[in-house]
Amino acid sequence: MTMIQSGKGFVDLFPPKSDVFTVIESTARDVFTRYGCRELRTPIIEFTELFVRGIGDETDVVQKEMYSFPDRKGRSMTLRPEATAGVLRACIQHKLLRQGDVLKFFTLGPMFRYERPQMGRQRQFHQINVEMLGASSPLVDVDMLFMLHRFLSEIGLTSLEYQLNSLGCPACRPAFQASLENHLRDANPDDLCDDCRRRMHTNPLRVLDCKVPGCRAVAQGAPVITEHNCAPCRTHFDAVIDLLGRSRLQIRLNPMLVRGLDYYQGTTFEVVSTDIGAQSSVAGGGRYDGLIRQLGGPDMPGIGFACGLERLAMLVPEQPEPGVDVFIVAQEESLLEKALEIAQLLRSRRLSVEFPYAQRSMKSQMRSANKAGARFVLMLDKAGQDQCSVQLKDMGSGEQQTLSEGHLAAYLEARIAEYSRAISRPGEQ
RNA sequence: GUGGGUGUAGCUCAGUAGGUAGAGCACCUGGUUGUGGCCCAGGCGGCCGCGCGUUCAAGUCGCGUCAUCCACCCCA
Repeated sequence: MTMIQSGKGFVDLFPPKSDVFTVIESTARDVFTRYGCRELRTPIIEFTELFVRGIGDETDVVQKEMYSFPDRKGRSMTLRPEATAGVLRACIQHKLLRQGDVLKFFTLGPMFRYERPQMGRQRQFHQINVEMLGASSPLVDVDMLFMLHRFLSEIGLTSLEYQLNSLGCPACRPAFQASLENHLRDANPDDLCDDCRRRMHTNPLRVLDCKVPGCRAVAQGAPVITEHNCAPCRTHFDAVIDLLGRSRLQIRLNPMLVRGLDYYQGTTFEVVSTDIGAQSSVAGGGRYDGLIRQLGGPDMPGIGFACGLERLAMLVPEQPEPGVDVFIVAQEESLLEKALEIAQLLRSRRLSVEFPYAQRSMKSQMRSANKAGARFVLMLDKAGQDQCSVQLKDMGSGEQQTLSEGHLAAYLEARIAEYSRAISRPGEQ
């Protein structure tokens, strides 16, 4: 039989890396809940039309990266390439959006994009998304950035760069786009690289952050988006900058910051790392004030962001192996049933317990105990017919004592509680 | 979609001018420790990615193919 392996860009996650994901996810739940966000879960398959309308039919994501297929009735379905469209669809469908209310949700799960894999990029990847709907105040923008910063800090990521920009709104962006395109048209085409000669038509903003020297020179004299913003956009953005300026959060203004999805307007931001390869962005988001209406909902503002779990996980150190509280070893086969019984008793008292499922030599069992990271080993031995003696060994000190079966659970609970306190004390903040 | 790198034991990698494969770690067993860790001895484990070709002979050379990685593009 030939072996079947996973598809390109679909990766298996197992310990210890899977533990890193668990830590990131539970930290996210904890932090986001403190900011009033509730968890939402939406389907990973939606009608293709949702993404075409939401993300924009001109975007690369929609044009060439979606996993789309007809279902049995011939309707085009798509594995979600991002989360926002689905979350908004759900809120609209269930009439959760009412004037005056602010809704704050987070959601987490797999996304799918058909791309060539590389470092920090897979075809199935995982995101944590946050959406705050119904409030247009700069206070929301800033609170969301604070929340993102707190989350990233609490998973231990302190040397990330936070970038901020304002993309303008439907009132002012077209004029800026036009003047940028003029600037690029006026430049000598020979100064631009091949990619940029194409980009100046497809996505002119991208020319601004091209690394080729000639393009950078052209970009130098290009119009700056934040200088072309209309008065309301400018007022909003200034307020965001002002509020951030009074906080400890360091943010770099980056007028070249562009987002790949059409729905972004106004405040946009991105968090980047220099340590994870070319795909350096670990989180990104911004305002999408027209999107809810565009998806058939009320005219309400919204803002959100997404974090790439795989990219975060590259930066988070692996967790120490958990280690089992108690490992039970048995001198002879007849005692294995006793081990099962004691294990159940101890586990009901919230201790983690393992024992070998087959009779092996004492040496072998002890090796297993050591490998399992056991803090204590219980050694069962025959003591007359129907009698069993229990010895408890502390694997740290090597000390050993005889215990009566009746006192086992209470005694171990106390010892392990004491043990955990000693371990957690140095880490307390 | 485009470019480049890499594919030898579970993992990390050696493999000399082509002569039918090796290390370290891991794993298993045993010795020494009261009964684990350290140490010692032994053992398990490889169609050298796959196919075709050159050759008396290919892990080693050529072609093709598949997989994987990195980068471009784009994005979290």
